[in-house]
Amino acid sequence: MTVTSDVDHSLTAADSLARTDSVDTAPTTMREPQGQGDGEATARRQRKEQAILEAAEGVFARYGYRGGSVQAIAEAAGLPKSSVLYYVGSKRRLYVVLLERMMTRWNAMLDDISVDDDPAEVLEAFIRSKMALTRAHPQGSRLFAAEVLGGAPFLQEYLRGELRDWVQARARVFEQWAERGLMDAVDPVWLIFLIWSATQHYADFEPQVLGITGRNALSDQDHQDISDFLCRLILKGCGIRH
Amino acid sequence: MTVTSDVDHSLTAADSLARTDSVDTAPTTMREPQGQGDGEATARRQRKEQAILEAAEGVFARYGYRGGSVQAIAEAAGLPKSSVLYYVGSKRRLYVVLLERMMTRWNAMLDDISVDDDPAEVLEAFIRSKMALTRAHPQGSRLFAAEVLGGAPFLQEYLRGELRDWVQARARVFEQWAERGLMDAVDPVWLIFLIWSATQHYADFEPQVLGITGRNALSDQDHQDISDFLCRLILKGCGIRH
DNA sequence: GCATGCCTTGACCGATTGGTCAGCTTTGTA
DNA sequence: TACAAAGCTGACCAATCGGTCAAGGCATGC
Repeated sequence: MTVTSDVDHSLTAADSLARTDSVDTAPTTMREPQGQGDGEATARRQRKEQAILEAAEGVFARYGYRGGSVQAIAEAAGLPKSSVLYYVGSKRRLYVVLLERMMTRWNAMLDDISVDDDPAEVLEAFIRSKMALTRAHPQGSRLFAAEVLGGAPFLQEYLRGELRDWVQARARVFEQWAERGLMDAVDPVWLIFLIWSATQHYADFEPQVLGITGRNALSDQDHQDISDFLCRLILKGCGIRH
Repeated sequence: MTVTSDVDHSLTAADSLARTDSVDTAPTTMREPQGQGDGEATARRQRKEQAILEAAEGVFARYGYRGGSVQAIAEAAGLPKSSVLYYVGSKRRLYVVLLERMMTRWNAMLDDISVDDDPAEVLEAFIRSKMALTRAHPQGSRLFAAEVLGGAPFLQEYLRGELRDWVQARARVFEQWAERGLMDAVDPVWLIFLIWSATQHYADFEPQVLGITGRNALSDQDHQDISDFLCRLILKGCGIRH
């Protein structure tokens, strides 16, 4: 509402992350060019936006926010630089939109649990869904990694707020399971980090994984095997009956 | 030998990584300014070199190779940009020297093992020494992560050669242990990746770890706890008697 | 017809990039 | 003291950075 540019620059979400000046949101909802909702024109627009987002995710994942240039994104999307900026408004905005998209995917994975759930089922679902997420969106995973590696300037609020609360809630359940003798009394936070890191690894360190295994890519079967391996080792490792 | 600049630009090692043009090495060994080995001048030089290396490691770790600027490194080292380039020759060379330094530290950790060693001892030493490495050199760990995240353009040879051989050798030993019933028959390569990722995590994702745990920094005690946790869970998880 | 928008992009802006170089100061030796 | 070599850095370079803008292209509603 306050300082936003007079041109709309739709994309899908506002740059609600890491706002510096004001608290209110300035929704910036998607605006259709004319009265009609889904014409030929809007279809083309959405196709271009999609291409830009895809290209930008790859570039930012590889080179980070500072290292990724709008020119490189434009080339990867097959558009002139001016067009990219016309669609997204600014480099910063594009980056924020991509981060938001990834955190939305992440949040969609985080369903709640209760003490009465089965530890084996919950942990296995946790591991497998996290593996599936990095499998489905490796570029997004790397984008997230690059952001955190750079000190998480855009995500600090999210990490210290929403995500922290979620982890703490899970941690309490894990502790209660331990009290009931359903699993070992391991530190639940370290356990969650272990699962995150072990799964994240196959996206972030893909060149290392491929180089060492001598593969060109990880197959679906490989991902299945890795998921099985992780479930088996981690569940057994924290004393969950299977 | 071939194209190297006429000025020496010592530092400590040659840019032997990722050579593009020729195979021979052009050693570029450390050269003392005058006949004497350790004068007042060389001491100052080494102090400045150290400051530059330290500053550059931080900048490259944060922003990656492309995103990190010589200007930023110079400011962090408290020197003019020209001086930094005078000492290191080029941005690329500085980056390569830092990567080499980190891989040297890494290699120093990789002692050989044999089938007759005790699996519990070996794996525990493996986990703890890896944790100690990321603890001692978090910036270097992040530098390595950023390099791999960006497609490992400078490290591909190392990953596909030296490191791969080392992993394969360990993998064979793990398999033999499994055959002897000393541990479960888990895929040894996935096991090594699990250890690497779980330990690496506390350097690379430090902002996330701190944000979620609500700490300002991880203490020595925290690192001790995490090491204990990982040893216990992983050893138990792959069926090693303790 | 003709006007009204949005779409599209080449040209351009000041700032910053990695790197060079001339010329100064400092140091070590004879 | 004289001289050469090394240390050091401000000024400058072409290239690229993110971003602006004016001017056309093009479709639609009167």
